[in-house]
Amino acid sequence: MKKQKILIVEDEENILETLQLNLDLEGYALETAVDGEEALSKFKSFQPDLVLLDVMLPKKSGYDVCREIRTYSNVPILFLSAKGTTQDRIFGLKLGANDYLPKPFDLEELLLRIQILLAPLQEQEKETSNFKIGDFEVDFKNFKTDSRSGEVGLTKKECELLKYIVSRPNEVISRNEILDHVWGEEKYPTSRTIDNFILNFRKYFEDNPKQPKYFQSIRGVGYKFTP
Amino acid sequence: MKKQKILIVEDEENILETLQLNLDLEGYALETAVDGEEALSKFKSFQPDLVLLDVMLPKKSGYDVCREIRTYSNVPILFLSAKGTTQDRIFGLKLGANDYLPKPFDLEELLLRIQILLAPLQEQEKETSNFKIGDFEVDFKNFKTDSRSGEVGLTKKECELLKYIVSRPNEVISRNEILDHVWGEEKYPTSRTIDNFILNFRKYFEDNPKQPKYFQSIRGVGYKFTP
DNA sequence: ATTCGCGTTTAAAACTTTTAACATCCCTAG
DNA sequence: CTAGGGATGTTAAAAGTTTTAAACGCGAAT
Repeated sequence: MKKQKILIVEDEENILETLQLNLDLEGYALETAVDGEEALSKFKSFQPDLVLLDVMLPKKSGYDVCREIRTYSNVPILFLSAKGTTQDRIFGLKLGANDYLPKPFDLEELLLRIQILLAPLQEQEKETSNFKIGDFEVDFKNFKTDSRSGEVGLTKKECELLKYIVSRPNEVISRNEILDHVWGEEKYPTSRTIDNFILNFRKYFEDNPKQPKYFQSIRGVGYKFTP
Repeated sequence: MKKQKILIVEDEENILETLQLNLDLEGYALETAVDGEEALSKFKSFQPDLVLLDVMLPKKSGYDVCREIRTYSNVPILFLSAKGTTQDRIFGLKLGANDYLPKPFDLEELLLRIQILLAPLQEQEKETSNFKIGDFEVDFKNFKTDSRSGEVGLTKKECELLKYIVSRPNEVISRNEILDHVWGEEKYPTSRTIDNFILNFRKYFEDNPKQPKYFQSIRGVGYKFTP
């Protein structure tokens, strides 16, 4: 998993240093800005995953920065501000910020809230990351996969069958189950058809197709995928 | 878009009523629970999109409820509590809550924070919801679409081309652009090939294929998709 | 030993994609 | 206003892929 990038926008030197120190310790990649204009330019070049944003800043207020970022990005924004009244918070949240922490803030709480804001991103990364069989990366969306003989294209049925099989790892799946799920209830090819596809998968992925590790056959029942 | 479901867990009657009234006004679907055990059973039956959770509850504390929910769900949880110290907040957030608002809370701020927590969900729904052309729903993932003659299967290329074209609505796209994007730089069929696919799309989707509304051809240039 | 099920190869069947050919429409030049 | 050329619509068939079936051999189970 990549380091998550945080842009810290804060003009008070002490606070900035504390934040830098602690967020670095947490393993985030950091960039800093000390005024509103720098914040926007750093935002564009750094493309952070989260912005910690002070409200009172030289040149351009945090509110303005937030408004502008929101015109082109949904990146999580967390306001840090000495202006801590309910009205201030509401104002900030209405601008599209995701959270608003009054100063002085508790460092532990800040770290937690940062984690919370970054969590959906991490999940997403997990979901969109491609599936791996051994060392081979399968790209279902684009119908291709790495294989022992380099990148090969996958056909529609190959994709569908492979998706179904790997969705049930370590489970023995009967041929009929496969036919039902991948081919649908109407169409019913010979169940031997499945064997042909398995044969292909073994050619793509198995070191030794004669002794399959990933695509094992269970005599009399069906197949089992072992990651 | 469906109504979003919120489970309110709160034993103080006044607060519960205020919340109910206002969240109803905002258009959320609501369920309520007045103690920890009811909260868990309602959670399972109601399957809410967000939980508003009081900390001090009869039978089972909000903390316990949160802990248990987190063992099987990532639903956003927002604590509401009279226990408002930093340590309380940190404790709640560490349990996996997404936000923590001390009582007395400002209603407007609560509504905003609820919106923020529900936002990712809404986005997701938008993404996974299928594309529509007229009244016909296109299911790119499963290679099929409704059409004037019922459900039809889409081929790989049909999907790719259709995806590309609808990704640029109201824009005139030249044949060469289409070839570059859908076929890739290497392979180059006659540009007339595209016409054949367009012909199919019109058969699928146009009321009157002779006078296309959705897939218009722009003489000398290419095609334009108008939703 | 015989039967049954799977692995494997090969080829036929089905389907998709591309090309070719002709029809039709639209613009423009005469 | 009309003829001709160029572009798109339409159909059908060719070429290319994918999917399915058939056939045979091998090894395990009964």
